[in-house]
Amino acid sequence: MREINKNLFKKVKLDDVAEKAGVSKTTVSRVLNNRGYISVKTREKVHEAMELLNYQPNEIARSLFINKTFIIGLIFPSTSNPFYGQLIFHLENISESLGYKVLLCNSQGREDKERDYLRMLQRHQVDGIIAGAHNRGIEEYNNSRLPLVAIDRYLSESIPVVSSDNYDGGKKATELLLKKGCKHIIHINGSPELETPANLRRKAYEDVMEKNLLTPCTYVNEDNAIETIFDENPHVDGIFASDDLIASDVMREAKKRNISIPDELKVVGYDGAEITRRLVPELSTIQQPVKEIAELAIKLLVSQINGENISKNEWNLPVKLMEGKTT
Amino acid sequence: MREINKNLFKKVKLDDVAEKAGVSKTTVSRVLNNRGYISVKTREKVHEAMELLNYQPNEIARSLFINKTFIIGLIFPSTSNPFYGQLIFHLENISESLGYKVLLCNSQGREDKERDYLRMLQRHQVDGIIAGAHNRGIEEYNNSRLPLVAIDRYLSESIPVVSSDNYDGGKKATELLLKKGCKHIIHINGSPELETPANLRRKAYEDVMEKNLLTPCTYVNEDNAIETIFDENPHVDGIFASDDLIASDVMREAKKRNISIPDELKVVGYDGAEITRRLVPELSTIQQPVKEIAELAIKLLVSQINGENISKNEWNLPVKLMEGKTT
DNA sequence: TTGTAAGCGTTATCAT
DNA sequence: ATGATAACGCTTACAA
Repeated sequence: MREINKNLFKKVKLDDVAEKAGVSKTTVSRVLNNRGYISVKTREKVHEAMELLNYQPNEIARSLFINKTFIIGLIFPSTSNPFYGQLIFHLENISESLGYKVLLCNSQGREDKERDYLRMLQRHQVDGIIAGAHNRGIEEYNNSRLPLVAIDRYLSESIPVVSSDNYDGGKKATELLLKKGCKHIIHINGSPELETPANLRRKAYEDVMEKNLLTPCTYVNEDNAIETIFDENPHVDGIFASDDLIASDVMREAKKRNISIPDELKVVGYDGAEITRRLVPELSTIQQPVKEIAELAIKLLVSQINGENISKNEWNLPVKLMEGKTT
Repeated sequence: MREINKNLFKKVKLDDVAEKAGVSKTTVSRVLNNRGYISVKTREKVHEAMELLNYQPNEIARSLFINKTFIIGLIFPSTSNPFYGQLIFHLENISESLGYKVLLCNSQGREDKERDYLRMLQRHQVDGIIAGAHNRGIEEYNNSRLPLVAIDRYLSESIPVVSSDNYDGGKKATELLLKKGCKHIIHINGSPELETPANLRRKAYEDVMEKNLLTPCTYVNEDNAIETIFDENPHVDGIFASDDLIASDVMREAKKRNISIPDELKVVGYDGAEITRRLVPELSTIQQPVKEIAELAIKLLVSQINGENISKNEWNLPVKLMEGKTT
């Protein structure tokens, strides 16, 4: 009895199909991959046998032989973030349409985790990696001979980076606040030590401010940054936050302090993810072309996988100002 | 020259390490897996060689032999949704801590995609699947001998389901509205044809209403449902939405119609995902224990992978009422 | 303590 | 048009 069960549970393989169809496993493989000449009669027999046994090819064995897994590794801080969640959704989607699967890695912004994931993905023989995590200084990115694409992060000189046009986004945001009459505009951004293209949002803000003979003032988004801003700048009348979550926090704090938006304070965010737009549509924001970023990233990765050379290392995709009621 | 390059790019394998260390590949494998007896000297030699060559074991080859991939398949509608994004984050996290990797599949609520993914995961020899997608009627779930766990979906009689305590959640939500003085409470829910435990939210709502001698009234969340509700029910003073996104839409529509919340209308949602809480903290909601759901799902899956039997088929984890300013 | 050889489930080469 | 056989990189009996 146990013997029978054991056999029932055993996965069916090429040999089993071959036996059932009365041919060799080479023939079955040929039918499976549509290669070489096969007589119609044989093909039918084999297909029948496959149906009958509910045969599923073992991709692991195939991968080992052809030395390719059709798996792409994704390393991002967290699927829980609206922007990354949406980006990952599109990356997976497009991958799937091209026959690739994705292995998901949440690095949580931790360099050690990112390093471990990178090694894991290599051991798993992924065909390439798309990373939107953490900072450079992970030398493994250079050592690995793997096709790589970075999203909004500089990983190393030779790795292509796909971003929204951060400079233009920062410019659009700042100019909007100015146009609406703001005189004391403050910018909130991540740590300037992370060498990300997102720093260009800050750069643009500072350039625009100076061009208008105003003093730029950037706060790093750390504990209590928002309260500090209001405490230290009673006259602030415009805030450009480097992402929508922070912008939303700003709106909340303003409400708490009875500062009315947009009359006394105007706020602009960045990202414009689907979910944020739905939950906080009143927030003015600079929307990243998430789907286009995903498409380009995959395209650049697959090109590399196919051995093509990438002509350019930095790609900035156009952003869109979404004006709500906070400006 | 090309010959040299070709060799440089070739991945190093067990044989290379063995040659470098002057031992057999069996010995290297033993060092790698800490199996059997190895002299200290040999172990050192091998480790040196591995470092020198930057050797990374090929998990595909290993998987083929041991007939186990340490990969878990995740099938969910979309990472873009705050609740699923957070759930997937935890699922990945916990998997990682147990040595498993995750293959991500966004089914987009499409039965055909789900079916394809299921087959793909089988071909890729995943060790198990956690699915929170679509409906039953996918017979493949029964055919596959794969360990499976469902989250908030009935897949088939024999597949364990992990959910939040939907009945208690629906009860808590409705009772809150009643306690706050609502007389005309409406419920918005997904299609009743999807046989999900989330239907229990509706059931609880209806039970509580009837117990209080009120007529339950449930709208299916489809095009313009919210507008219809307001149009058809000018006296509505309480809405229990089956998720926070819908609840947020309700808040928006109420604002548009100058219906003040919570004075004239009270609103409760469901899910209480991190991001929703941050973006719309004023919304009262029933919070699901996302992390605990993920932990239990993984635990049940790994038990099955290890050949253990699952004692129970339905697991309802306790929810928490998060009262905001909308009630 | 270490090595030899077989085998995991495929695909590709070379016969026939 | 089809089949026998080697190979992909690893692990594990079994032998020495």
